[in-house]
Amino acid sequence: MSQEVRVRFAPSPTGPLHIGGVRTALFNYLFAKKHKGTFILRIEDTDQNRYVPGAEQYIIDALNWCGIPFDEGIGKEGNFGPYRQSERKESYKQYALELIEKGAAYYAFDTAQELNEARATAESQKKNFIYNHRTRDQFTNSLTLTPEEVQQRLDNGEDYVIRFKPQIKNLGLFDEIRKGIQIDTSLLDDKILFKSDGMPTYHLANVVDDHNMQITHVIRGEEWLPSMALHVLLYESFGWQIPSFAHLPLILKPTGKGKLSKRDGAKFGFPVFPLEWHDDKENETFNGYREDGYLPSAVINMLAFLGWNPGTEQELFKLDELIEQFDLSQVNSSGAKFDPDKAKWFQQQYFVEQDDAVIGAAFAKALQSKNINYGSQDYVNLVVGLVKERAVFLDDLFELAGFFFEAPKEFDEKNARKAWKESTSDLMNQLIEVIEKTDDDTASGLSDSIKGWMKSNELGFGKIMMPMRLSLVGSLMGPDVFEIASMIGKNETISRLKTAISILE
RNA sequence: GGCCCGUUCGUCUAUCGGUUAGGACGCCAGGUUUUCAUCCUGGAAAGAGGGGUUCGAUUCCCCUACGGGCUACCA
Repeated sequence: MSQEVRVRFAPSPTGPLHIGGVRTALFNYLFAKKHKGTFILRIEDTDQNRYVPGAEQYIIDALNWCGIPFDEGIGKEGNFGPYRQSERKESYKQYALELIEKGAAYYAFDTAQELNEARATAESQKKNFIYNHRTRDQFTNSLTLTPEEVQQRLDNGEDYVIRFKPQIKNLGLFDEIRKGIQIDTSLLDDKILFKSDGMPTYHLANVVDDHNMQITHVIRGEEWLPSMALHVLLYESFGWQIPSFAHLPLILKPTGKGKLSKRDGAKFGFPVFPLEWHDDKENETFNGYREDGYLPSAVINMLAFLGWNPGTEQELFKLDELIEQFDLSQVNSSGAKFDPDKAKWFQQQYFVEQDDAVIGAAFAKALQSKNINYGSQDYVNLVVGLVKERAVFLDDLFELAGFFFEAPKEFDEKNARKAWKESTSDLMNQLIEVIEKTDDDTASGLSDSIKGWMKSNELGFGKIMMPMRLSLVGSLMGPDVFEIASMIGKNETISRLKTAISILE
């Protein structure tokens, strides 16, 4: 029986989504599209204390910017809504009660303080605190109380939680990426399924919603692997069909240890978030890939290769190629350290690949915002064509091509010493004459004319081209110097030569 | 501490028992070029350690070491 593939990305709105989360979303998206399935966004906001305003919108914006929009979720209601767990609140309790009925769960009345004390006591004796079959008879719950006492406490409106009572056995788990895993469930603790505030915990809500939303494949981060046994046991207790599970390897810090965290961006100089995020509470701003000038296609390609590869030597993949090639069996199981250099390389590949006119339009806008007169759009596009191979980001163009729009204001001293010798000013004056007499002001026209003059006077390239470049550009860099001269025009070329002579003489 | 997962060049990784262990980023050296960059060519660089299984292990199994994750009325 083949059923429609339905996968979900289920973040909690506790802050901006970081790239690990984006990667999880991406893999879900790729898997869904590959199998012509549905990609669902579900907001797991069962912890009211950690709710952060704006986080939910951020998540949606981030997925959209990356080009991996969800098919079903908030604002795209399908047949399985609502898609915020807080709005499904009413439905969870009955499931918890169903489990109690089945003997797979029980009420517990222990206060947070009592549990903390028990935990502290255990720690002081160097023992592990665990609330499970070994210890649950020491606590206040419906397994130690009489039914009447339990009912009375309930009637009195006392706070309670509902805990899971795992069946003790050797549980065989199957993860699509890690394959078989054996778990002794007697080691599990009696996880809280339903909190005293009337909300379910992640574990209950997650399983109930995945079932009700007919999720076929649970693709999530490795940090959830330890919970898999609990979740499978929950499915079994409900008598529900168990989805396939795939736990993705973690994205680790570039150096040192641990998983990537939000402050690593500032520390290592790269964005950890897709979009810029301002934390109002800490009054702290975190960089985003978008604002730093990365292209979505580059970010997506880079993230796809963090944990996945096609098994071939191809590294550049457009989204539709990723969809076609993606396979969970090619996802590897070990954590991947994030490499900022590689991220930049992907960006460069995609940046340069863009049409001159596309970059040109963006660059013209950027020039405008800096009040730099750029002439015409055609001119900007030509400039872009000349320099884009040197750029990684749009902003690089200012430094790479600024001299096409404004005359150099100063000359680098070191370069000036290198390029400007005693006879140079005299030669540059001669050069001006040659340019003035040249009718054909295309790059090749200027080139022919100037090179002809150089040849007949036996003047070396370095003697003329270097100071000419310095005069026009301000430093010893940039594309073909005749192209530059042609672009800025004869008059401007001559004017810049004169300026350089007067300053460097 | 307990439980779980992992371990191939510095980094991301290929290899699904037999390879000179391949590619990419980065690095280094050449080349192209009027400069810088791009680009091209080349180079250094890896199977954590120890036991098995096997004619043969990077590949399968076990142990150790190391790394990581989880261990909340957080997700």
